[in-house]
This record gives sequence, C-alpha cells and structure tokens, in this order.
Amino acid sequence: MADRQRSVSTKDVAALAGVSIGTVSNVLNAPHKVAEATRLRVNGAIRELGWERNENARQLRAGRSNTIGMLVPNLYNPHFAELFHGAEEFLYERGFIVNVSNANELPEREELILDQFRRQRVGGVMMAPVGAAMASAANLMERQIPVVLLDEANNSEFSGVGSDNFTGGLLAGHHLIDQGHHRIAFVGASERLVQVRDRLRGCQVAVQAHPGASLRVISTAQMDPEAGRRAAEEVLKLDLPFRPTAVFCASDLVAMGFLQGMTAAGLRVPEQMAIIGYDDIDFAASAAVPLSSIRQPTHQMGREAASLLLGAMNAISQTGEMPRISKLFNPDLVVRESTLRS
Amino acid sequence: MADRQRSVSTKDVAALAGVSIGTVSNVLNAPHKVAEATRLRVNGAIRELGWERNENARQLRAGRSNTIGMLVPNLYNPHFAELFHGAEEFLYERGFIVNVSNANELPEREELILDQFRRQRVGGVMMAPVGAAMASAANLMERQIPVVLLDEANNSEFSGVGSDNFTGGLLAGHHLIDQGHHRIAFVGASERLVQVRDRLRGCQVAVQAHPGASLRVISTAQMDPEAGRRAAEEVLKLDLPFRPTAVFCASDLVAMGFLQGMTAAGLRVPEQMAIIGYDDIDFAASAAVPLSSIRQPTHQMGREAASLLLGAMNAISQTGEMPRISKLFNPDLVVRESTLRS
DNA sequence: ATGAAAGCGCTAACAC
DNA sequence: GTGTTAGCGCTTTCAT
Repeated sequence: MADRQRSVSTKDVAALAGVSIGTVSNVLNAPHKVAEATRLRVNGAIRELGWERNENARQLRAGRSNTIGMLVPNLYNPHFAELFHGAEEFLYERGFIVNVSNANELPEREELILDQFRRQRVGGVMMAPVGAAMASAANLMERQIPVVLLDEANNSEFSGVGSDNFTGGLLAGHHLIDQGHHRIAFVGASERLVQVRDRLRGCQVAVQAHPGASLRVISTAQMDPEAGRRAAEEVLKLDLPFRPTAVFCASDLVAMGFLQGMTAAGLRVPEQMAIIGYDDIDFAASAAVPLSSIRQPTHQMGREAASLLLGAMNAISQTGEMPRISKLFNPDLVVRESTLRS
Repeated sequence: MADRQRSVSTKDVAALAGVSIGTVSNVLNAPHKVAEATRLRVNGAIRELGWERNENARQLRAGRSNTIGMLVPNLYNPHFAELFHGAEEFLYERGFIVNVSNANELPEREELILDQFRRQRVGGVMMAPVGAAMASAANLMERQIPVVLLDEANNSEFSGVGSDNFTGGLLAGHHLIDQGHHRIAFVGASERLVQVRDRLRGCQVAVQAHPGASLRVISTAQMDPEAGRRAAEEVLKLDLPFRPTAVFCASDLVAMGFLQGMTAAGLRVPEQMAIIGYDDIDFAASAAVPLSSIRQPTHQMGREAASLLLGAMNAISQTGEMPRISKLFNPDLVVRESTLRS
C-alpha cells in the first residue's frame, strides 16, 4: 500500500545541482556566501524539482518558529475578526503566519488551544481569554514564548493592547444622562470579564455624578445576541415606573440582541428605550435602528498587538529579557439613531 | 546572551523515569505495550518536567500532520466565519488543529497562503478561492495533500461542499416575480465567482419564464457592503420608469450595503425597492429592514467539509488513492420584511 | 566558496 | 516489556 512518499528534500536539490546540502542551505539562508554560478544552478534545481522548504524541519533545527498563535473567544464576533485581520496583515507582511483558534467562550477550550500552541512551539501568542487562562499564559512565558493580551492593557505581568474601558463606560453613561435618562440599565458579562467590569465602573461613575439617576446591572453569562434578548425579556417584566428608559450594552452583539427583543415586543427605539452598544462593529450602523456605540480602533489594535509580539520575540532571542509593554487606545462615542431623543 | 534554551525532551523524561526514550515513546503512542508501573513512572516524569510533545519533531518523523489549512476570502464575512466554526468544531474534537488564513479576496495572497501550507506540510486543505487557485490546488494534490473546496461542489477534479447556487438563484428570482416585480436587478461579482454566476443563471431562468419581466445585471468586483452601496448609486441614477423595483444581491453583505444606499437616498424598502440577499447570515435578520435571504446550511457545510477532508486523508494514507467526493446542500428561501409587498 | 558532519526531538523497526 | 538505533529535513559549525 501507499509508499510513504518522501517529499523533495534539500538532498535531492543538492544532488541535482551537484553540490552539497550545506551549499543548498547557504543559498537559502546566506546567499552572499555562495558563488553566483552555483546559486543559479541551485535555484534552477529547486524550481525544477518543485522543492518547498519543510518548515517543521527548519523549526526543529533552528529552534525558532515563524508561526504565531492567536486565541479568541469567537470569530463571528466582528470585533475579534477585525483584531485578527489587523494582526494577520501586519505579520503576514513580515513572513509570519497566524494560527487563530476559536475557544467559543469556553475556558476548557482555551486551555486545550494553548496546550496545542505549546506543542507547536509557536513563536508567540496573542490571546483574549474569557477564563482564567493567566496560569497558562505564565507557563508560556516561562518557556520563553511571549504573550500579548488582547483587549487588556492593565496587566502588569503581560504585554497587552486594549482600549480604555473605564472611559468608554463613562462616555456611554454621560451620553445617556445627557439625553435625559434617569433609569438606566447595564447589560453584559460583568462578573466574568474585566473589560466589561471596567465599562460598568465607568458608567456607574457617570450615573452617580447625576443625582436622581440610577443604574440597574443585568449580568449575563455570554456576550452574544442571545444574552441581549434574554436581558430584554428581563427588562420588559418590570413595571413601567421602574423600567429603565435606556440601556448600555457592553458589546454591539449584545445590543443587537437587546434591540431585537425590544422591537419583537413592540417597543419603539429610541422613543421608549434608548440603546447604546460597544465596539462599533460595521453591522451596528446598519442595524434595524442604527446603533449608537463606543468605538475602539480595533484594526489598529490588532496591528499593534502583532507589533508588540514581534518586539518581544526579538528581545527574548537577543537579550533573553521578556519586555512587558502595554498600549492603551482611546475609545470614541459614536451617536446614531438608537439613542437620539426625538 | 540568551542561551538558546533546549526545551524539555523525551530524553529528559526518560532519564528522570529511568527508562529509554523508546519506552517513553511507547507510553505516548502505544501505552498497551508498556507495563503499568513503568507507564505510571513515565507519566509522573512528564508531569513533573512539564514536558509537551514537540509537534514539529513528531510531524517531521511521522510524516503526517495534525494541522489542517483553511483558506477563506475574508473572515469578517459571517458566512466564512461560520464555515470555519463548523469545520474547526469537527476537527478539534478529533485532535486536529485548523490554521485559517484570510486572503482578503486577493488572488496573489491566496497563492502565498497555499505556499505556506505546503511548507508547513499540512495534512489537508480546505479552500474558498476567489482567484484561479486551481493550479495550486492541483499541486497540493500531487504532493498527496487532499483538498476540499468550500462553496463549490461541481468540480470533478476536487472534492467539495457547496449548496445548489442555481436553485438558490431560482428561488430568489421566483420569489421576486411572485411579489409582482417586473424590473429586477442582480448585484454581485458574477464575472469572477462561479458561485455567483450560478445564482445569476438561476435568477435569469426564473425571470425569463415570466413574459414581460427583465433582469439587469450589475457586476461588482468585490462582495462586500461597499460594492452594494456603489450598486445602489448606479440604480438610483436610472429614471424611474426604467429603474428596477427589486434587487437580488448575491450575498447578504452586498445586500446590506445596497440597503444602506437606498435608505440613505430616502427610498423606502420594500415599498420602493425590494431586496433579497444570500447566505442568511445572523445579521440579516436584524438589519435596518429585516432582510429576506437564501439560506445555506453553513455550519453543517463546514462540518461536512472537514469530514470529507479527514476521509481523504485516511484514504490516501491507507490506499494511496485520492477520493473525489462532493456534497451538495439545498438552499432555502427565508422571507422577511425586505421583500414583502404591503 | 564549498563540503562534511553533528544534532534538533521524535517515531518505529528490530533486537533482546 | 524494554532498549537500541536509524533517520525524517534542515541549520550550523568547522574544516578545507
């Protein structure tokens, strides 16, 4: 059965070009050391045989990898798709490849994915964990694999990129107050995600600064449209005098679910319920009611995460030191119809 | 400077457990061959040292890979995010990892990505190329790397999963005709993508079956919201008697852009312009006007693609034969507000 | 400028 | 049931 087929190797190239494998390697990695005629001959043999470098062998021998691992909670959240896009663009231009994995917001999947990255001996990892993956992240760093956190720039142990979630929450809270709202709700996984907690804190400060205003916190497990729909049901159960007139959802996905819940129940947005989201994903602008949101420079954050990671990989291989640098970006308020008082 | 640090190897494990590396390998790959006491001792040593198998070395030696490459035009299109999700779910359960790359709808990027997969010696590839990547795909197959096409089940040279785009187009066309429309437009990259061409053909058949109905084809370069907005401008330039009253957009992303263009110009949807999209992405239901669409069983298609690929990988290693199997799924019409005549 | 040779960490065939 | 060994394809030092 099926001969275990050897792929074309440098040995074959060397044989065809009439040189040693060391010379082939030099053509690839240090062409200036090789005489022009030899180089041409070797390159000709490479083309003729259709040789492609075996990255596994290269990495095994060279001890460094051109593969970067990226861990996200879910890729069909456009926020993470965009972070990935920014990071991949940056890294691809520099000859690295990015290996994304979806943890589906499951902490145990996150551990499995990081195990896999470790086995692959990736050169570095970017991650946005929802669980307590910090022990695993520390483990990677011990093995000299740099880690950059996504959406998190306040951790002194790890490098990271993020935007100022407290300020974002403040912006959202002030905006709703400015629009005349007193009873406000907050929806998001505030118990689980530090980013969401910070957004909540910002909003709380804005609300507390305004006498007579109150904030009701609805804590969800996930950060998807379904969580928003459930929160909508919960809000609708409240009697009108107690029911919030405005809601701040900690992500646009949640906000879109909340909006669906409201319109399904026949409530008008923003007249009977104002809604503001977070992330300003592209779809927010084309939602049933165009969604106000807090914008993050997501694409640029992805690029910056990649840049920090490459910096750390260089540092570790040259000085043995693991740098810890965080970049904080500023969020902006984007006002659309969903919060505009008529 | 930085000692080039060896990672913990089976040799270290063997030394600590007081056995040979062959026995360590057996504990990992054929545990039944090893005495219970020895196995326990080895596993203890593995835990104590924090050893993790080096996949590069394993793959180099074993000649097979647990990494699967996946190439998509862009991941922030929820259709592809969902295909990825289905495939990854299936493969992860079976111990494989998926390496997705975004070609950004650029044919030259597609080639680079496939080169990278070849160098990585991935076990198989799933791809949805926008360019003529068929030569590269054939090259992979020659190297015994199975290829499964995504969104394409009509290619006799390659395995693939897809849905019946002709029927999908037919469904969309009939639906618009049924709603009383005579002047219909089609928007999509029909010159570039065979999937889109098939959807157009289906729609043409539906329209031609109805005397007095006509179809205007607006061919776009990309398949994103921007393409939809541009097409909207083009349609709006037409004098009212010639202007289509309904449009079939070859993807929901395009449809959402088209919808934005219409509402920006003050036209009411569906009263002045009916719109139907394709893919039924989650966001379609929560669009400014909930979007009618042609649904594909995307998640299941992703799983099926992964399943076909694993089957091919097994076949090639056991029989040396490369199977070519295609699975065709059926599309459904999903009617929402954007095409409902009041 | 080129060649010879060692070895990265692992698997698998074979010997005991 | 366990140990020994060859070698996957490559990079890199050291001779020449």
